[in-house]
Amino acid sequence: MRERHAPVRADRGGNPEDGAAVGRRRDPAATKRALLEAACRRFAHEGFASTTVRSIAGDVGVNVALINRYFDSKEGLFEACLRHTLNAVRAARTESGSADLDAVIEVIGEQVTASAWGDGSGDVLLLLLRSSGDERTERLRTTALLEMVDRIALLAPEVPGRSPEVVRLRAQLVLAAAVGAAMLRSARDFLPLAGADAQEIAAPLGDFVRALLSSRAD
Amino acid sequence: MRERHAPVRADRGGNPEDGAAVGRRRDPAATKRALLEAACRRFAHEGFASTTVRSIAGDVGVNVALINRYFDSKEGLFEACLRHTLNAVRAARTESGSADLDAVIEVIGEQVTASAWGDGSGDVLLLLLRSSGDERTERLRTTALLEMVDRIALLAPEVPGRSPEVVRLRAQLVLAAAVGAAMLRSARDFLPLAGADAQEIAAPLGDFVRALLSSRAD
DNA sequence: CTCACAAGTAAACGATTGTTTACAAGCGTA
DNA sequence: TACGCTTGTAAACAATCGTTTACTTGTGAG
Repeated sequence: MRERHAPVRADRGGNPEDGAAVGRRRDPAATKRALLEAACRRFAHEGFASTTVRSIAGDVGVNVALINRYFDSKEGLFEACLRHTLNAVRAARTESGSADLDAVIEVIGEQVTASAWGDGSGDVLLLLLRSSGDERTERLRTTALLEMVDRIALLAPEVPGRSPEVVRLRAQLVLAAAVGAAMLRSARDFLPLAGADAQEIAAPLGDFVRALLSSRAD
Repeated sequence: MRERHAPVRADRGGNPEDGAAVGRRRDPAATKRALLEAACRRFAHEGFASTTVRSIAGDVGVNVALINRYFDSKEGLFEACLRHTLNAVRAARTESGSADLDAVIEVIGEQVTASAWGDGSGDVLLLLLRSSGDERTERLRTTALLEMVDRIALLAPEVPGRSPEVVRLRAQLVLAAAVGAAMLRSARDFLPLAGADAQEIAAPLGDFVRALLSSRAD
């Protein structure tokens, strides 16, 4: 119940395009990346305190000491995960900058249901809810959340007499629904939500998002 | 940064109405209740793994061993917290069984913002998101969540050609928005949500809830 | 080939965790 | 008052945590 993968060594997801990185028995870049991805999954699903560095190293199949070598500390690894996620959020924002509301709703549905993208940035919504208590990582976390809010708020239709503050609050509630759904899905037997796919989530969530962002009153 | 109260002994919140329980230097019932309330707060805000039994005992001002005496284990204390919360949920459901949609929306707003009721059942939404990994407590947690969903689903207006399953999913998304908002509020600087009061939450959330529950399509 | 450095391992470290044990003190009862 | 059970405490327990140290192994440069 503790280990996700068998602790096989194998390759650490080395990309064939990486040239000389194929077949190398020792590949620090691949090892570091594999540790980061395993850490993202563990932290997202179990939280910071429940996750042990030994379980992360075990997922990758390397010694625990490598975590401290590559990331200084468990806290440093967690910070690297948040930074990795923040970059993914920003990349998604720039590449689809001119998306419409329906497209974003679809993305939200995918994010709520996506439980593993392989590259370690699959459980964005869950990871951004986890806290280690450290001040610096807390700022990173809040920054990523607020940038997601901005992205949602920009898509809200213009409504006369509505302050930006109000739009912002409503956009935060949209994000709240997304992270809440992602969180509740972690409870087995919480059906039908726990078993719904992206499409089934996006449909009703779309009603919610549109109502929240296009409403007139305060 | 670790202790919430000064570890003063004082009385453990003994109710003057409790008759002979006033002024007693030793009051096992009050001690047990104080431990339960402190545990609910700690577990809700810090999660199961991050919370130490010593910090809980320190909040109350008693020795750590009393936790094992009264609740067998840390896990037992967590289970007692969930059971306490489940009872609070059921009590709230029966006492206001004939409430309308607006009333429930107001209650949701209060629950999202309520951070301490003193009796230990203040952070219901946060506590029900915390998991210890144990199977039995996981069932308790899911049960409480599903009963809250039922309460919301019962208030959804009748719409022709809409299956109960769809209503249920939408009610779960309403709860998701509530727990998500409660969770995001724990991030300081997540403004304006983090600083909003119950009324400011209830207004936009009401739009959301009504849109989600009264929409026609699936 | 050889050698120096990087990558990875094994084992132990101190600290903290939940839990247990042995003991002190309060309180009702006789 | 004196006794016995309950309530609470102090201290140590074993286990596990994150981290560090000493060591082995692989690999590319000369």
